[in-house]
Amino acid sequence: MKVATYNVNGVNGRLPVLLRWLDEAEPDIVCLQELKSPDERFPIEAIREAGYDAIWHGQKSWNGVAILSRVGEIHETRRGLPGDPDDSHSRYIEAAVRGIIVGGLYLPNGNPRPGPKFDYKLRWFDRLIAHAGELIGTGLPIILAGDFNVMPTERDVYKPERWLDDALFAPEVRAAYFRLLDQGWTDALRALHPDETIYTFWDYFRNAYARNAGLRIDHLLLSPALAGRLRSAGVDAHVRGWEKTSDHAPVWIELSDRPSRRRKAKEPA
DNA sequence: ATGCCTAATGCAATTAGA
Repeated sequence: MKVATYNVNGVNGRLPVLLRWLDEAEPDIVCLQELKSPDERFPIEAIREAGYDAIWHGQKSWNGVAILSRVGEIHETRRGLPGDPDDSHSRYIEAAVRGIIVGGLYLPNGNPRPGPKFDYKLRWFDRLIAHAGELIGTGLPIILAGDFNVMPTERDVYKPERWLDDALFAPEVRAAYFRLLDQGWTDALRALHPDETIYTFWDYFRNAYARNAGLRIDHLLLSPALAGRLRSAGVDAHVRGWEKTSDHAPVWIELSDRPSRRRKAKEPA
């Protein structure tokens, strides 16, 4: 099974690119971020025609997350993170699909730092860590996928020294990311490619894609019950070179089939 | 420190992105 995450940066403006990529990559489950669309303008008909069912949590102009599936019913388990009833941003949606819990997230950018937006990012991260702790405690197979707006290490940014004061690379944000991982999550891309330069975002500015001046900020995290099923992982970086494309590229993993339940040995009579 | 580019809103210029 192939599971992907893609920050589309406007699901309506990006619809031709999204459909082209779905057709080419054939992912089974997809988490989308930055829909930038109110719920009633989500392009569900075009997505159904492409063979996918979907659930989504939109919002006018900003944010917005969705989960697509072509392999089975999407049983929504949550929209919005617990811990702050006043949080109006659409940044989290969660569902059970084919026996896997999929949490699709769009973590706040947090710039400028310091400031209220950075404080919001840290608070949102704390709420994510709390919820992720509850999830991983169930022992279920779980994927947390999305735009985390964090480069975890120096390897994940083309010029680390220029990003030290940025909300995407600040020490307290990276520390939060590793507090999350320390619960037992596997960073799928890094686990399979420990030494590679891997980017998932290239700024529209300064010809960043052509210079490969990128960042790795879109991640797929696997709970222990799933980590053993990880077979391959990658970034569809070429999509970033398409016309009218997002500033992010799709990121994906392949999971082996659910391990068949071990047959109980016959008890001696 | 700011612009560089892009989307959404809504029709100019602002906000936000990262």
